[in-house]
Amino acid sequence: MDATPEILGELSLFEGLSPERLVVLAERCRISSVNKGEHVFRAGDPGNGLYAVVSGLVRIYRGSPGGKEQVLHFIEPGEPFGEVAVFQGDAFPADAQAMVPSQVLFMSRRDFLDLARQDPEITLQMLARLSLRLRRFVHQVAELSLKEVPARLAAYLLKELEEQGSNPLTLPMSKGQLASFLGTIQETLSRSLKRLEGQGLIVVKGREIGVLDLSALQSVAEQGR
Amino acid sequence: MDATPEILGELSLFEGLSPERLVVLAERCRISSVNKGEHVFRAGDPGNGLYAVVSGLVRIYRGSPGGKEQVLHFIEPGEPFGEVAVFQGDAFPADAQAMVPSQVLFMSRRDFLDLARQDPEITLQMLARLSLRLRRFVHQVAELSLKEVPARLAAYLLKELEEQGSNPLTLPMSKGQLASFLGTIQETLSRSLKRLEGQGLIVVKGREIGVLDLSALQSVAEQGR
DNA sequence: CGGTCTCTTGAATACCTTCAAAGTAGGTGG
DNA sequence: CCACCTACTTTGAAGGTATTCAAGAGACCG
Repeated sequence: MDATPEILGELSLFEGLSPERLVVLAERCRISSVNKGEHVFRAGDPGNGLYAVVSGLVRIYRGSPGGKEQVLHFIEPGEPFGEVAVFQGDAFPADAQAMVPSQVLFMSRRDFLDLARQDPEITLQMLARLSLRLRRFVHQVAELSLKEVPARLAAYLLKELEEQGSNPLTLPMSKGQLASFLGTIQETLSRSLKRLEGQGLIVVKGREIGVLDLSALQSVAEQGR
Repeated sequence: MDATPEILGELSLFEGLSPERLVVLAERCRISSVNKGEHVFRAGDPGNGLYAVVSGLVRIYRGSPGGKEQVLHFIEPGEPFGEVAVFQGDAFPADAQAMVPSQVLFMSRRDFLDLARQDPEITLQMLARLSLRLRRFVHQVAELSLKEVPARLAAYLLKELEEQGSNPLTLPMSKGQLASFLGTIQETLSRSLKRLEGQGLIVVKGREIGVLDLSALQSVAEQGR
């Protein structure tokens, strides 16, 4: 399916572009539908362009031979993914899989580089975007290496609490997926949740989690045991 | 100390710039000396510009309240660091410390952005650079989460073997630092080395490591136990 | 109401860290 | 050249945390 200027305008990637430019770009982008569980690309695939999520949700992850998976990030509508292969190297470093039925936009490397040369602001925006991602990775590496699972979980809950703004917060994914994002497995996450609950810091009810003791949770997040 | 055009020309950051441009830039950059162990910046410091290593060696790391440290990367002469704070956010996300007496160059955010606007190629280079760093982080997160210490160590040794090209390879840092880079501690690294040695895969002699069984080492690196 | 996917729980195990102590190496001053 | 200091490294024993394996409970959907 072809992309339309309206759709492109919704993507943060193309923020600030003139309507005329969007019309031109629309001809060069393709939108495709992917089913739940289907892969947009796999680690090692040649990266001939970049993608963006139009609707749905995509997760980027790496798998191990033993079957364990580590989620690197979740891509929400409007956000691009697979940019790294455009600027550096040729193969995608990870797998991209739709978590729900999704629509993704594709733009070839050539078309994107042309765009970048015509619109330097796009390049600066991309720098800001990659920098943010780097910052998140720094955080993720530090968390994995320096904190134990309950601390990582507590930090995650605090982040979600802040972002959602409502107190019984709702996990945006299955607990299995969350475990994989936090660098652990389902069983361990389950036990950690139960432990925090037993300490009276939270209440768990399905995907709803109520925070009872904010400061204690913060102390756990900073490895306060 | 002021920077000179000759010094700037050596930095990969400024690769491809005209000599005239380098002269102008030299006036805006400052070079300072840092002693071994001294910090160039600390996590949380406001990031008003970017740095590059002129000579010496700088490590970027995060510490935990418990005292453990995770090295994120080592910066060698010619390479920039602290760029993330220039494009996104304001505070440095990690600590930067000289491992040996070093000289580092500083360029203010404003001066760098001016340069980027005048020389779009610099921006594209920076994108390639950040993309490479992202790729490395993807790798680091996956290794930390999916592999055990012996596998991470084996993968590291294979990488060094390839880069150095000589068979008794030489560790470029202390084993304590290596441990911190691999996401573990000195004692565990020591035991892992001994284990690989006991299996006849390598020979360890101080910082020299000879690889005896390449394919077996590769199999360990891929979690072949 | 059966089937499937998600989640929980228990027991055993593996891996890594902690703590403590001793050994090694390199550099400096006597 | 030797003695000594310091930083780095190794080693052992004990403990803690996370994973594995296996089974059962719960939730959702057709």
